[in-house]
Amino acid sequence: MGQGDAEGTAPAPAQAELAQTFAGWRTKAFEAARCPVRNVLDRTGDKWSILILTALAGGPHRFSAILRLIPDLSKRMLTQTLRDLERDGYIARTVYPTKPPSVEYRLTALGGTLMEPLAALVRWAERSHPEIEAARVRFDGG
Amino acid sequence: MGQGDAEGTAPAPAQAELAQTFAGWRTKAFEAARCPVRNVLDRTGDKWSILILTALAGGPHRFSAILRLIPDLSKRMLTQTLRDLERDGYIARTVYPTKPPSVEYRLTALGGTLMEPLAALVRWAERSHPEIEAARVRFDGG
DNA sequence: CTGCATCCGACGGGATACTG
DNA sequence: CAGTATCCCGTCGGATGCAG
Repeated sequence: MGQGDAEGTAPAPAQAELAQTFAGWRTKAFEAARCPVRNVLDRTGDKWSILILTALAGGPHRFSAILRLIPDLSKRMLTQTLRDLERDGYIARTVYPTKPPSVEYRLTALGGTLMEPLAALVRWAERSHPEIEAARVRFDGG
Repeated sequence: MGQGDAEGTAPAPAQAELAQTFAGWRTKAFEAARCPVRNVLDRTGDKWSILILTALAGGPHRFSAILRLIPDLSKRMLTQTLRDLERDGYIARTVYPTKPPSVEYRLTALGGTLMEPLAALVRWAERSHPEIEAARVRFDGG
């Protein structure tokens, strides 16, 4: 049957949509660099962005407050990740020139809208966790 | 105003939800290794998983078919990524013992349900692309 | 055709120490 | 308090070659 496809797994609506989007990518060249999806996934995929965004979802926080909130997060990575997030417009930085300078970070409107699809993904991850674990045991052990 | 938060950006429902989830993480220790979200993001965040899943969203495909569909994807990375995806139960592998062996990969039910939140994220990425680009120009240039 | 092994460069990210 | 600079190592991933 050659490359005949479109069956096997019931093609849910989301699948069809993604398949469609993907078809578009191949045709008009996804130069990688300016691929919107890649840009977003490069952030959400790294080690700390999600955690930091999630922390800020509860309200604005100061540098050291975030540091205290997230275990194992170093100053170095916090600084760097905050810079990246700010550059992409997900968060905003406000400096208060007090005696010991204090800096506050908060979600922007853009960052806020990202929370929605992100929450959906998080929900999926938690819901599917048992099934994924089971699949791993099956794959590794048997 | 100290740590007083819960304002600045209108706390959308998704934000509140994520903030809630995050609070839970900190309390019951997110050992990283068995964190469901981390498990999922480790996949979606890597270089090829999404592309491959998206390709399979259009229907089952053979090894070399996927290779041809995705530019710049090497055999090495395709093999490795397929293994990881199979291990987590996102895709299924079927071997047809023909003269030159042919192997078909297809989305599982679990993989299919992942497409939904993933499509939402992709949609968000494409919709927000201009705004992100603008933020970058603002940050870099001015 | 499908997959594994090896080599190797690039990059993420941790530890530590120093500055305004 | 909020960064910056340096070192260093583990992993990701590309190139190539070999094997069922």
